[in-house]
Amino acid sequence: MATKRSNQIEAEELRQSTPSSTVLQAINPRQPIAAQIYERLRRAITTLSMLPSEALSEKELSLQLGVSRTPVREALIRLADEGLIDILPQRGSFVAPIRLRDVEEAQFIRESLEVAVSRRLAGGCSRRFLTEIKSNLYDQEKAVNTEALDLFLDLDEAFHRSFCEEAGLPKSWRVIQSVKLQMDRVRYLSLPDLGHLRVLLTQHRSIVDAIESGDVEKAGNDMAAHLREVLRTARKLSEQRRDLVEN
Amino acid sequence: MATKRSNQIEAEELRQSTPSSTVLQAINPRQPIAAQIYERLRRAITTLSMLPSEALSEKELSLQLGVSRTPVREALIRLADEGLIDILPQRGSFVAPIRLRDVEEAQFIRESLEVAVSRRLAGGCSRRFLTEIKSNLYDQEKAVNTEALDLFLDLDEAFHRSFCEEAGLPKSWRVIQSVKLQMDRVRYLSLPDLGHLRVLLTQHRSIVDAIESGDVEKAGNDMAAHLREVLRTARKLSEQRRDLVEN
DNA sequence: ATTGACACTCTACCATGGTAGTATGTATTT
DNA sequence: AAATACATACTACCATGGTAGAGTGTCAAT
Repeated sequence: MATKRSNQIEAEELRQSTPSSTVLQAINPRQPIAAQIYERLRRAITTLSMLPSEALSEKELSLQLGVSRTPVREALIRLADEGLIDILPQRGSFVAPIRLRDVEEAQFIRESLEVAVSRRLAGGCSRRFLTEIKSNLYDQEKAVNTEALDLFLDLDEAFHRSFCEEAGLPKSWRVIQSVKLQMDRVRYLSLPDLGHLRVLLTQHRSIVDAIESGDVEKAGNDMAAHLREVLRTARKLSEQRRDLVEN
Repeated sequence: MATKRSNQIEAEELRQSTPSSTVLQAINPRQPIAAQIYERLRRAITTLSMLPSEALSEKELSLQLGVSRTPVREALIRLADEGLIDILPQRGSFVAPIRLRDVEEAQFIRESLEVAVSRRLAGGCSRRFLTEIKSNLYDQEKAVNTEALDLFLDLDEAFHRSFCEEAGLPKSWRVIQSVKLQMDRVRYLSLPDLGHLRVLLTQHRSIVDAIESGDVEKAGNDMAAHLREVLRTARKLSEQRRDLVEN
């Protein structure tokens, strides 16, 4: 039976002979392999560096990454759970199309949860939270001004995550993050619009203001309006990019 | 290498020599094994036939069920994702305690989503749906009158699921079902209270009435009140049963 | 009696070989 | 030429063996 080492050497050779992609980078054998693979594939799919209907085979991925098929398989199962890939038994696994239906439902779930979270925070939150969230807003402005798109997206994610953290709702964030993936793919289709980013930043500020002033209704309404922005662009894109967006 | 057949025979012998439990029943090798095991363990945990801190070992389960460790492992991973078990690497997997924190957050997520679903249905739903849901209510009444507890729980689940189906929100139901597991365990601690079931049935009727009359506010409020019932009993129980409920 | 090292046993994690089922291309029949 | 049976080449799924690390008990040293 081949050892881990020989397996890794094979993979090393393979890596040199094939064109590299974001997925193909050294795996750290010290920490859980399945989680690393999941993370990497998730990123590749949400950033559209892997496109819908592209095939992901257990065997090929395990060879390319220099690991066995077991952790690859576990990563694929998680991705399928989150609707990012479709596993067809005995046929293959494929990146799922961007289904307008799924994006709409993701938006529904996110809105339901984040509106409730915002209302809760408007009902009471810590000084510390308000300080930190304003610091984040400041960073967002810098990112917009320097046109640092990826940075803005990271700050946006941190913005929404910190809401759940402050409210003491970690599982809610996990749900949001999971359905958010469907919306992220749409974002990457339409990203380089700087004016759009300014709109988002304004909305973020409006939400924070409402929370700070304790206006429960406004906090919820502003968050709802904010989250509907993404859906609007998704609907627009579904007309233009029928090659990538389904329904 | 041992074949599937010899493995199954070993398990057959083992099954005769050990005390049976709800988990130990013949696996159907025709359909996905991992899913069957997940379903079975999930049921055992939510119905409290497996209690918190009880150990689940890949090896032991695979022997008892007559399958290999791989599908067992996959089932355990899913259960851990849903917070029903804790996997401690290189130490073991154990049924998670009923954490009041988790129950409260499950309630929060469920309320956020189901209130939004109810409001949407109150804004418009099909005649067919109203007919079916009333038929379900009638069956619920029969179940209460005959004190058929398990039947009532099944009808209750169908009641809530049909809301999501009518609204065209299948993923939302998956999320609800997933967090609902935490609340179901609490229910099984306190179930045999017939009066409580009558309260739930009345609440169900009130929600349906609000939806039928198109009263969006009332539909949402009634659903929220309904879902808070379970949490109330959970809080009560957490005082009495410190052996099973944490926090 | 207390503490330390160390062997032993247990676990989940990963590697890898085997199996059944699906799709596809290729002969063979009509 | 069109349709059908069939071989072939895939796939995901499952079985099983190996490995590193965490817990525990024992025995030696202090």
